[in-house]
Amino acid sequence: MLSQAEENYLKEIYALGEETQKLVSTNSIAKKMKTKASSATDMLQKLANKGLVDYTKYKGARLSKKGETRAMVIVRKHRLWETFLVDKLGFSWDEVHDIAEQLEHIQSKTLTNRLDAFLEYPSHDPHGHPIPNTNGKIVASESIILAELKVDEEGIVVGVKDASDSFLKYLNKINITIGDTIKIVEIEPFDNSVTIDNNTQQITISGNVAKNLYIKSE
Amino acid sequence: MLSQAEENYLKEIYALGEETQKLVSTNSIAKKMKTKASSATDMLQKLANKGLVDYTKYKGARLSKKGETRAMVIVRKHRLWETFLVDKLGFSWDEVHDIAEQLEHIQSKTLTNRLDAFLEYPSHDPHGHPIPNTNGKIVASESIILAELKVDEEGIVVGVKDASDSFLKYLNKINITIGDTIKIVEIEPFDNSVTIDNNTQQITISGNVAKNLYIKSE
DNA sequence: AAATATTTTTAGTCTAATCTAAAAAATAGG
DNA sequence: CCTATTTTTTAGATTAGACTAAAAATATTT
Repeated sequence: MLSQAEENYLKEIYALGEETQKLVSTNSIAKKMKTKASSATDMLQKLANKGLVDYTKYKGARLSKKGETRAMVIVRKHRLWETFLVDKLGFSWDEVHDIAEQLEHIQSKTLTNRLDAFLEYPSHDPHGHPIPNTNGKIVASESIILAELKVDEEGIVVGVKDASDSFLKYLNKINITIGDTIKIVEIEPFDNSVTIDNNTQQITISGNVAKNLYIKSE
Repeated sequence: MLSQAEENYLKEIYALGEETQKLVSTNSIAKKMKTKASSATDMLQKLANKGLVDYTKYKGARLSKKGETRAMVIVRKHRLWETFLVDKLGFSWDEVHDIAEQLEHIQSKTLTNRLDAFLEYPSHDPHGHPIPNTNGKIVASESIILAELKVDEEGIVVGVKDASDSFLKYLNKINITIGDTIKIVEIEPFDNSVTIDNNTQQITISGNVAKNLYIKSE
């Protein structure tokens, strides 16, 4: 059985590797874990010994097959619990992360699967992130980012790429949430900011924000 | 914040002190925690330094006011989660203890209270144990033990004193569960075994079993 | 009450996960 | 391409929680 620390490292290595598919650096892991590079090195060596990561000194690490399986279980649990907190207990999507960070370490396969059933097998968590199935597989999603839409095109907000507290709070403030239908009114070539219409209002968001919103075409 | 180990000790000291109201011995704590007496001593000293237990060398320990408050929060969480697991996820009462042992350490007052609301403020967990309220108070229960009933008296099973796995499995086997109405048919003076009738069957249980069943008069 | 047995504490070790400081390797700039 | 900077690793220390072995206190027997 893995310790919570080991599980957290696996999860972060997964998250960092997801984007680039490349080796993850010791420093980037240390930063994510809010610890020192030396501590990250120690942990990488331990995880490598257990066969959970492929690690080359001074080069970086990536999850092994075995490590990825473990990571996906944790991601699955995290996202199921977030769904539970929002759908059943009435939390809002910007309140659930820290609690799910704790709940994701509860050990019980039966519990995870019964929770999944209780939630009626959700495919995405409250942030629009896909929930891996029992086998740790993520069903491919056909979403794109808002920044890829052109003027007059429409889509439905299905998720956020950046689920940080500050970003979610910002979305709450400007009244954008999952399920909103959004139409592109104007794109400012100078800074890539986008003016959108979500039926109730017309607002301008920065290019950066547009890159962090997942959209599905209607 | 307390570590999980500290929380577990507090909970066990509470459980051991509940019965007798007296000082709890180092050895009995060690046994409950499945550790060595020396480890228990270490922890008692630490908890005493934090003002969570009153501890006298070679004498034993009891929870301080502060320690009891903390213990009750943990007991409350444990029993709420057990209720969730049985009522919402369909576990049976003999399957939930180990999972609740993990869930009881999740830190979030809001979560605990929302869970309580979601479960519609249950007064007792699936084993019939009372659930402390937000202030850590247990609402007095008027139940007695089955062994105190006389021949021909009736009552409803409302809980078990011993919630051990083996006892719960035994009750399942002989088809006794919470809510059953039970009538005393005969008491054998020789060994205090009791023959009972729960409408569907007549069975004989040992005096020890009779001492571990809580009964409410109709 | 002395001798024996049991319980509890102390002293010293161990492991996991962290840290600081210093050494080693990799990268970047002139 | 060689020096400066950054990144990464190693070495050694620390803390929480557990352990063993031995010492100290308490309980039990005779």
